[in-house]
Amino acid sequence: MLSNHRLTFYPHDQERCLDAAIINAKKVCAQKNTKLSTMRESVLVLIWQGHKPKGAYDILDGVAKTTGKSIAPPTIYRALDFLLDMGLIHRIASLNAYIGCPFPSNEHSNLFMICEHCGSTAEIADTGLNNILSSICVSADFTLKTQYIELKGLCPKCQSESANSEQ
Amino acid sequence: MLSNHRLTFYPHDQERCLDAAIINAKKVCAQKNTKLSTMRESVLVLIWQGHKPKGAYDILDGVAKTTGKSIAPPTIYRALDFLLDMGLIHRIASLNAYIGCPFPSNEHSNLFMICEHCGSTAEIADTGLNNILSSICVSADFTLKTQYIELKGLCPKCQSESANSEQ
DNA sequence: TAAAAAAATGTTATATTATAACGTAACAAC
DNA sequence: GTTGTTACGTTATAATATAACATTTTTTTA
Repeated sequence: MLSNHRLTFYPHDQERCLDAAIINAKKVCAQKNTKLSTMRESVLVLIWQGHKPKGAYDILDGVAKTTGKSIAPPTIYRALDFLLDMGLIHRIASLNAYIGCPFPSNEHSNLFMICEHCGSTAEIADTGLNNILSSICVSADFTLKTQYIELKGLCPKCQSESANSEQ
Repeated sequence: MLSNHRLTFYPHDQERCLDAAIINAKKVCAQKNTKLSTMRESVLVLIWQGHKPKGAYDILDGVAKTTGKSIAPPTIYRALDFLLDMGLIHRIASLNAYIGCPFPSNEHSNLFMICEHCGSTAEIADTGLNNILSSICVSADFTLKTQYIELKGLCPKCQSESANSEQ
């Protein structure tokens, strides 16, 4: 089971995640013979600031702030589309938001655990889960192409906080 | 495993699904001491025309047409919210669309198989799947509240069609 | 049954998310 | 150095959703 839930749900050096993501992104782009342009990198950096999904317009504001330029939505959506194509980010449909993929270039299951309280979101890749989903699809004669699995609930930190506040 | 994939993916009397859904809806509302008003019923009827998720504005147009009145978005969204609260419909986040629940009043897993080609969408409730999701959440110390599982692919009919067209 | 309270719907305006269409700049290949 | 390709800029607008407040309908209760 591949998962980044420890990094996501517990304190750690965020800078390292970001650096690793950028290095990885460059590697992936090189492999696929595409380029991580300045704009695309800016968007990816913004997405990797924290382990919470970011909306397109939040990303827009962030990039506009750091670059000092005024940017229009298509610029951001184009960068997002590129990063999605490269498998470097995912779209969280239930939030209309985007998050960095902690293990790009792996076949995985796109399962997200989203904390309703703080927004922290971890990704899990689990072969057992994929197997059961496959067998469900086989029994319904459904050819599976892509899957979106979004679990909402409380992360460890917010669980204990809400437990405390209920006392 | 509870599923409506046979009804969804194969020809059948659509009228019966609709009638059953309305009867069921009235029962659910009675149980919960709420009312299926005319507007709410109109929206539910429209959602049950076919086994494909419908967008809010498609529903709006449909209801406006059948009632002859001009209707504003909040009216539709309020009806949708009510039906969601009652568990009579689901929202498909990846499509921004709404679909009737074939087995309301059952605890179930909100798994949808969505045909990318024709839009037909079946719902599955599978305890094996729920168990594995639960255990994934337990091992990450994540308290699961709600889950959205949307599988995209090809239904039996569209598979055979695309197989034919590839010849 | 009339008045009060609650629930549902109507109405206007606007927020949020996303894309179409077309123009320009940067860069690589020949 | 022209051509073609790729990325980005710009303007306008489409698609989805909600806030805020007014009105109507229904229910409750005096």
